[in-house]
Amino acid sequence: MSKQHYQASTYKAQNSVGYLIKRAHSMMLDVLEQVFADRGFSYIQYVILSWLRDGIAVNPKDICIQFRHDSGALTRVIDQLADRGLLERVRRDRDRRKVELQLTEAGRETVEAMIPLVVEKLNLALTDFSTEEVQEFLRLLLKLNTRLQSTLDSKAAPAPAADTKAPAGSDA
Amino acid sequence: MSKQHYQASTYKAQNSVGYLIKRAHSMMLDVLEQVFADRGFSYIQYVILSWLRDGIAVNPKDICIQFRHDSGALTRVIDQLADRGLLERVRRDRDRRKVELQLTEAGRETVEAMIPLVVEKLNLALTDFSTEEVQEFLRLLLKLNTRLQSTLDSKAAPAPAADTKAPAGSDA
DNA sequence: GGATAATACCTGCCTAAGCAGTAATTGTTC
DNA sequence: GAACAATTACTGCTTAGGCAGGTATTATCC
Repeated sequence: MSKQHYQASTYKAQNSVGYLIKRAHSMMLDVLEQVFADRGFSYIQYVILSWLRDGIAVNPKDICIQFRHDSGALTRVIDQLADRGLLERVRRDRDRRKVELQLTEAGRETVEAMIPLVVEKLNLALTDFSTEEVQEFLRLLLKLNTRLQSTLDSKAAPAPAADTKAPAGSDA
Repeated sequence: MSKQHYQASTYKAQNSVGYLIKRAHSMMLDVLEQVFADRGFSYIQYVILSWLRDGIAVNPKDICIQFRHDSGALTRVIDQLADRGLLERVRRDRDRRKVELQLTEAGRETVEAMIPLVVEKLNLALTDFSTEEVQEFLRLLLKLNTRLQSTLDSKAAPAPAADTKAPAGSDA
């Protein structure tokens, strides 16, 4: 049973979290892409490189899931980065379906050079924020994401064939 | 001079506001599109209809700016909605360049029917949030958006040829 | 008031994401 | 261990957004 933060009778599109986040996302992208465009990179390309740097992701699959990017599209982006000599595909014997991505030296240098610029943009976006506000903002974003993730996971699940009838009202 | 919320030396991609917002946006879209898909609508189509309902936007231009959607792409989406008889283009004599969009009766009914479902999804996403958390979250999102908007506006400006170098502080 | 700039919308083209289907490898079950 | 299912990555096709240019209308400036 979800709280009635919004009500159909008083709902206005401009106050929707959905809208506010969409707008934030769009503008944040514009701001960050100023950093990448000059160097001939897109946001997704930077993300891949920086995630490899941080060791967050190693396989294309990881990036697909965490960044919610299309698998097919990702293959092509990885191709581009590989063509430019910024990373390499390695197939491990352990599980030969998986591809392990490794930054080359050039790739590492490229990311490292961009990170300070990205950090600068992020700080610029948060200029007016106090330390506490940033903390709280990140906490709430994470909370929302966790919730959304579990919502989507349960939707994707193979339907709860059990007696608890898939309720039309209270969506699973 | 922006605060150093992030530092290049300790920056990790997974803590970036940019990433968290991108992810939130992506998942929120997935959740909402479950509502629209069945009825043959996309998010942008719903947005147009709901904004016309609320009177937020009247001209395509308004929607372009507020929703940060491409002008060319928007024309085609409006075409689709017009073809389906959900809205009409009206040219006013006052300024014959502008197009005024008007919901038809069918259009209004369509939006009204979808709004409760959207509201439900939004509430679901915010289930774990207290009223205060939602308030704070919306406030922070708005604050970020305002800041990003002014950053982009000043970047887009024709370069401050004058001595007073583009005032980063006071946004337009 | 006539030339020039600016605005609003539309059109064509290109790129990239979304989707479905395929191949190769691994896991599972009897 | 052989058949079947699941996983991982890739490929082709479609669709829609981003971008540049075009047209009609209005605003500006001398």
